[in-house]
Amino acid sequence: MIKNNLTSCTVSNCNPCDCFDKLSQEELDLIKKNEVIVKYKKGEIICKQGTFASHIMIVQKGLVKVFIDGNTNTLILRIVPTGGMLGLTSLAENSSILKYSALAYVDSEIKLIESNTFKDIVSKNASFALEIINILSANKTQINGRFYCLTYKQSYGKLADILICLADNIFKQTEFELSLSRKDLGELSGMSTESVIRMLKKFKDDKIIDMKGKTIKIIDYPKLQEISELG
Amino acid sequence: MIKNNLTSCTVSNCNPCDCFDKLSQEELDLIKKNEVIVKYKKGEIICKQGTFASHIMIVQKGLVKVFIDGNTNTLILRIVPTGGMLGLTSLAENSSILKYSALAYVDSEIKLIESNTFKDIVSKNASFALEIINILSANKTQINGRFYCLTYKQSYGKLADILICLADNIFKQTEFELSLSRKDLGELSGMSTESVIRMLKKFKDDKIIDMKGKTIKIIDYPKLQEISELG
DNA sequence: CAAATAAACTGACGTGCGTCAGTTTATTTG
DNA sequence: CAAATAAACTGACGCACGTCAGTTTATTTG
Repeated sequence: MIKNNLTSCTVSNCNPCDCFDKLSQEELDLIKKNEVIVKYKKGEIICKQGTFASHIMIVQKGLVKVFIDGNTNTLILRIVPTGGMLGLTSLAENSSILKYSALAYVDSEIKLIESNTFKDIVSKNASFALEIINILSANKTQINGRFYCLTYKQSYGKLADILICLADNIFKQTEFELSLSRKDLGELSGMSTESVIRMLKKFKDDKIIDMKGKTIKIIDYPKLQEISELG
Repeated sequence: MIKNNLTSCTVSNCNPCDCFDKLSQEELDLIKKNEVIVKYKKGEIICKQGTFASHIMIVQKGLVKVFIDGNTNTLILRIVPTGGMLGLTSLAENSSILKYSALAYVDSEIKLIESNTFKDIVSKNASFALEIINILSANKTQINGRFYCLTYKQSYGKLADILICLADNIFKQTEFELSLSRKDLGELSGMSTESVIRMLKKFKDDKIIDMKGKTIKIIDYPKLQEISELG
């Protein structure tokens, strides 16, 4: 059987910003005229579920969480690092209302581009559109994998996934200062805060990770991968 | 708080085939030259995870399940009825290998369109591309909702979701002959076959549904919705 | 149409993990 | 910098649901 390498990781291996390479100077200028860069403080809401979707958002600097606010629970859909893009779903015809919220984990700079401008360009520049399709597809593939994992893996596997994802894709190093709370880790992996705490402790006791304050260091990366694969 | 109406439903409320309206006669002809209609018998594999993605598939007639085959478990991603489209993710650059399989629940007719042809057209016709973006976006929004539900709802809620989805979107009536096995229902909702059986029985005992052989009839639709909402 | 295979069902059992109800440690904020 | 608030942590408890090991009922198939 082919190894399928499914993980709960929230980041797709596709750089959204590459799509701008497909634009003409004219189109780039048009975007420039309809964009604005906004600074958000740590903890500030960038966009809110239920409001009108009006902008494509590009994380210039910082770290953002995208999440669904349910009646009783919260599910984090993605953690978006610098270079990431959000709001693409608002390009669709009948989706003017946001189905998710976004919040800055740390002080962040977001470039806002008017949806209408963006859409105009998409509807005229097919190779740009194809790039957007690429991004959406990569995103869909990634979410399917995560879906599988959150449904079938048990908590140790899910948490291992998240730690690996944070190290590989978000912070790009095995030691990082965690901007996410234990509650966030829970909402990322669909488990309770208390369970996250217990499992992190178990990982620490087993010398797989080390924790000091907000800093997490992965000591035994292969072991973590093994846990992720076993589920 | 705004009611968010999240369900585990697997069908997005967007008709994929509308996208062909955006094509010129020339483009339609080009597709016609590169398409073929294949009949699949009940139970036959239409495409297999791990193989090369080569076609866009459109369900002309029948019922198809799209699923991820994990090491230990199977997760059904979507149930695709007549008019549905699959294989769009293969438009993306680096995704030549299928990340899922598809299988015919009942005797089905599938129109296969060469991915390259399809992609050529997308890369030249921007308004067609925008339609594809619409489909992908709708699909993404739908999967996010389902994601939330499978993560946080408990089994009665998940099963209620599936029954409502089947009635509303797949069979379009409250009484239908179930082409899916109990195992399928489990793989749709991320629960064990035994649990599905027990819960269906509970629904029957509570006079919410009726079952005779393979036929399921929803008696108390509002109650089912209530269970779905309560989770 | 009998034998084989698969699907549907049943009961007993165990446990992973959520919930609750706290305490302790950080972090904010006037 | 003290008071307030939030985050991190701990232990006890329970149950929802998966697993296992069957039996019964459909469905295939030679």
